[in-house]
Amino acid sequence: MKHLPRCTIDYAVEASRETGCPDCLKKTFESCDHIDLPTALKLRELQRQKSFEKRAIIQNEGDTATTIGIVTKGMAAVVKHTEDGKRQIVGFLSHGDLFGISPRDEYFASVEAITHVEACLFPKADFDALIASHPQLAPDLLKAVSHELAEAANHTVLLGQLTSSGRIAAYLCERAERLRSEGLDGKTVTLEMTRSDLGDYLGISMEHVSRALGYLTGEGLIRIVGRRNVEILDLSGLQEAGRH
Amino acid sequence: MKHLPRCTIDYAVEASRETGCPDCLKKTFESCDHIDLPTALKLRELQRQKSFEKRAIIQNEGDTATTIGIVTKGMAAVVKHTEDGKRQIVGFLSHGDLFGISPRDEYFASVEAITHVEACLFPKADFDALIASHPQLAPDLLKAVSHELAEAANHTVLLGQLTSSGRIAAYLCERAERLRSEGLDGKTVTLEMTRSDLGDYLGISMEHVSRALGYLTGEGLIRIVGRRNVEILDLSGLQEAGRH
DNA sequence: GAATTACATTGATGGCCGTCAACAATGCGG
DNA sequence: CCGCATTGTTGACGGCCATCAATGTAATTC
Repeated sequence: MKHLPRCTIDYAVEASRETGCPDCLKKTFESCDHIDLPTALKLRELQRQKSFEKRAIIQNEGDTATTIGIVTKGMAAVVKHTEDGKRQIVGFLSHGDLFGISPRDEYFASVEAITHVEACLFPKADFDALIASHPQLAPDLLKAVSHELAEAANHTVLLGQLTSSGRIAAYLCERAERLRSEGLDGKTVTLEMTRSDLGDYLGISMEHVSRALGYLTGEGLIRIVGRRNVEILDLSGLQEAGRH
Repeated sequence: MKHLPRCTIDYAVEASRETGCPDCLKKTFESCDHIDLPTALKLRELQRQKSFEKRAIIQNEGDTATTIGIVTKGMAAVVKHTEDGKRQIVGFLSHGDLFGISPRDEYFASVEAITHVEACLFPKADFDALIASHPQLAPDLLKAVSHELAEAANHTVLLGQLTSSGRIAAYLCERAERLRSEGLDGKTVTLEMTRSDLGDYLGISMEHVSRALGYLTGEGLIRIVGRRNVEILDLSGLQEAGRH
């Protein structure tokens, strides 16, 4: 009985083989199923599944943009560094998220593995050719990129207007929301990244991440379980906290 | 002799009429010139040039996304409000900038006129149809959106890592850079927005915008000319200041 | 399992910035 | 040209957060 979910997954893989759309594109491109078989086969040939260990640099800001990638497992971070060494995490990437899209011929940010990461890589030229030859994919791609834009706008509000505990609260709510949208209950959020990573994402120091988590715990809104897990005790209270 | 540039512009307009691409799309879509004449005529029919007075709301966060627009004159701001009334300007829009792109069927942010604004509006459905029927436009659109993404990443670093005078300095440098890329010398930057707007963009209070400008003036890096203009006296010094 | 390393928490201090308040300057309408 | 409204500047004060430092705790290595 226990291996039933695995069977389901195998079946999904099989279905995907029939349409030809590579698995890693399925989540990002809904219309990928309608791709024609020759192109699909070529794509499968071009795609390179690659693993990155924790803290590995997947792409480097300023390097020539040659590769488009999709995260299939683990968590990565889009990172920028100031000239005096400070680090800002612009966003986190997880399953299905696209990276390497750039308006110019060089990456505008680095991508760093937060956990062990597996990603599916395509040469940018081939990826562009795919879009050109299959215009029905363009709306999906545009949707993915504009989704990142909307998330960036939310992040901007967080950085520009919220206090440190508000930022933590807002981040936890966002994570819980994402879990719920995936059908889980979202009572417990797992922090795959270190306090320092979280601080670099939220624009506060590592120490203040600790303090803010302590504050929210004291308010009875959350409970820290073994360092990496946060149990949400009072969601509406946490949402309220995420407005300051 | 003095009206020679104007003649050049008139000539460009004429050329545009020949290809059929509406003027307001030209800056954002380089490949618009290769559009076919019937579609171009339909587009010209659909496009609506509209004026907005200072402080007018052009689009409202949460409203159904029915319109895609391009700013043709003046300056607008992409704005989000927190539930307790705080205001964050996510970005400024000026000539050629696209707005109204959204991953869902509602706008994820408002757009507000900072100065008198003229914009060219298209019904979203028609705009989407244009992209679908003319796949060669998709790369341009993608480039425009990913450019906004790269700018958002820079803004994130600014908000997350820089001190208040650093943010002002970085903003001034960015504006000067844009002027230089347009062929001007970029010695003087005009601030079309109020101090309060600038504060809401940079994540600092209006008062601190004043103080930071005063500080940079005291350092001999800039000179305030009549409230709305900033003359850059020491560009490399300002760039250095924009790192803290 | 001990030692080492990496990561997290807690405390003390100082600086930056938000807020409130008063005032100055500019622009607008009469 | 005057008065009013809007916008900008400056000062004082307090709170939040960065920084430095020390300690605690988990994870990894041997």
